[in-house]
Amino acid sequence: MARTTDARSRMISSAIDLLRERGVNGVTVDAVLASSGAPRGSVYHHFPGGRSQLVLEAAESSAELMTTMIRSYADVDATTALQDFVALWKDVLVRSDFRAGCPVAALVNETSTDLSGSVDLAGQTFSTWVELLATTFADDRRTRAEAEDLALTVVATVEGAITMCRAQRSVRPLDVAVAQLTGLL
Amino acid sequence: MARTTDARSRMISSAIDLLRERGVNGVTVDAVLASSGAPRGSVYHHFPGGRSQLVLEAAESSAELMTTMIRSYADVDATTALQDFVALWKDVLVRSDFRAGCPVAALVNETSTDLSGSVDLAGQTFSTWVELLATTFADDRRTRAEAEDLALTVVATVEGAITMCRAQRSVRPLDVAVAQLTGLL
DNA sequence: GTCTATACGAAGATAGAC
DNA sequence: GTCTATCTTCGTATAGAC
Repeated sequence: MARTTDARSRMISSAIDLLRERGVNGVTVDAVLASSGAPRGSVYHHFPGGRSQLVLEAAESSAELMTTMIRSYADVDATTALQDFVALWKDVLVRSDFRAGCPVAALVNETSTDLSGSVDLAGQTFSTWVELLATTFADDRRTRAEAEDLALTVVATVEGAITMCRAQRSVRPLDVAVAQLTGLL
Repeated sequence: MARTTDARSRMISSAIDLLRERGVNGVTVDAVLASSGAPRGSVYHHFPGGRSQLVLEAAESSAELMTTMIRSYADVDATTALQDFVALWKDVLVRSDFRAGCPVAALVNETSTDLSGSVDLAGQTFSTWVELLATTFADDRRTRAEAEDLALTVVATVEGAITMCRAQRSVRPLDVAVAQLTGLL
């Protein structure tokens, strides 16, 4: 029955939104239920591990979404990939009125003992993004190692710029940063 | 009596550490008391506004600490300023075994309704840092506007790299990023 | 100024009916 | 699978003694 998995995926989707906007601690069971409309009685049916499982699955799911996007840049040139990557984040920021950020960064900034593994997940996710971007950046103008350093810098700068954009409620930091990064490509 | 303000400043100091390591929600009254050794009975004496006041004052205080450091770079050259700025953050990371990050970024990643003003504080703090760094970067080789764009990029990249360093428990992201940024100077 | 005790609310989790 | 209690824990805040 497709309906049963429906509630589950809606809960994950709501958890991702909450993770983006309010951080790990903002992903409460009540908030997920309210925002997803899922039946209260089925939370621990779908997530026997409770809130921890819900948060971790939401983080994994959102990380994979972004990973898939980055993977799709494999065949475009470096500048286009950078601009697409940034455009994606600008969309997240603007559509949420600067309330939403990166769910992976949220895992790092808010450490709690009951969510061990969340930091590792963030670390691995960043590695994956860097590897994939490096593949896109690699060409005859630079070595693989140079492409990786460049990719790491792009991820770092974009992540930091997202935080600044949220704080200042403006896309300017991201716009300025991408212009500077383009100079490095 | 210097002793009376002692408990207060110790509480602020503990709150800053907690803000760095566990985020806004990690700054609980109990944790601050445990870590500062301050007497329980005097929390609401020193902070009538309760936890919210404690968190905001801690954030302001830590932001000012970093602002003071950046201001001291006014007379050095751009490359030295960048390296000192990064060295400062590496110290925070390594000494905490990668558990601590930027308290200002923590304000942004974890939004809660009872702490309105925290996002604005973060936005203003980032602006201040960019302005000060831009003053250091400004010289005869570039305009003030160019210096500001450069400074904004430095802050963004360093902030993002800090997040990546914490996630991967390594200073490598910061090292790589600063090498790339040096190319922009 | 600082103590202990306690009220209050929020949130996670479980139990048992349907 | 989903419902409605209910239990428990935790964290903020207050009260009143010292």
